[in-house]
Amino acid sequence: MNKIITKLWNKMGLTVVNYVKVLVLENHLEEVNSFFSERLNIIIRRYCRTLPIHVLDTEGDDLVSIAQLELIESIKSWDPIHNDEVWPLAQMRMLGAMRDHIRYLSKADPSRLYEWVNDQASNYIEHRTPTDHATTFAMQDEIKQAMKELDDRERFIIYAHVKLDLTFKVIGERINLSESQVSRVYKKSITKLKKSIDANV
DNA sequence: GATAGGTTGGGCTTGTGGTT
DNA sequence: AACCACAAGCCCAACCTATC
Repeated sequence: MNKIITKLWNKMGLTVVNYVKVLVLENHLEEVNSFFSERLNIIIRRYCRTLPIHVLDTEGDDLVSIAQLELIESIKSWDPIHNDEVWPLAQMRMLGAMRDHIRYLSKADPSRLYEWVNDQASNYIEHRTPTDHATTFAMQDEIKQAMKELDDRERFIIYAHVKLDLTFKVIGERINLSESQVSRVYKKSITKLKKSIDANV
């Protein structure tokens, strides 16, 4: 009897486990994030210590999102039958992803370099005009406050699309939604943000 | 009935290869 | 180099279904 169960498990085990992983990620993403959040923050902080402050200023938030995304991807690709812990794999992948991002920004993509030059130019102009600088800070604060009114999924979609430049299709694949649904959630979230900002003006 | 989500198809943009 | 045609990808709206 035991032999049959073992044989069956060897054949079906990974499929069952993967199914459970998908269920957990679909229904308990917040709990998963909060379970790993402390260790995740330690990894991010440790990596951020190796970066110059001006890079942290512009890319700090991106690195957090990238690490979170990579954690989810690690859980998806983790084989719990042969590895007890997902964390060593996740840790390795998160560090790799953050390094890749910085490497990508620094030399890989000319278009991002162009964006970066533009951003720096804007920063410079803002720096030279104190009133605009204050307005920018106020606006950033308003957006941050408004973002707090969105749920985790909405925040993630906006962040992934606007800041990380991911397409709705890619975002959908990562959170198990269709491209269209991501588009709808994105649009709805933007409307919510606008309303929230308008209400506070 | 309201809401969330999937499918499908159309409009638009961008990339690519061929032709002049 | 400039132009054109086509393909592919992206986003969105309309419609439909499932769930509460």
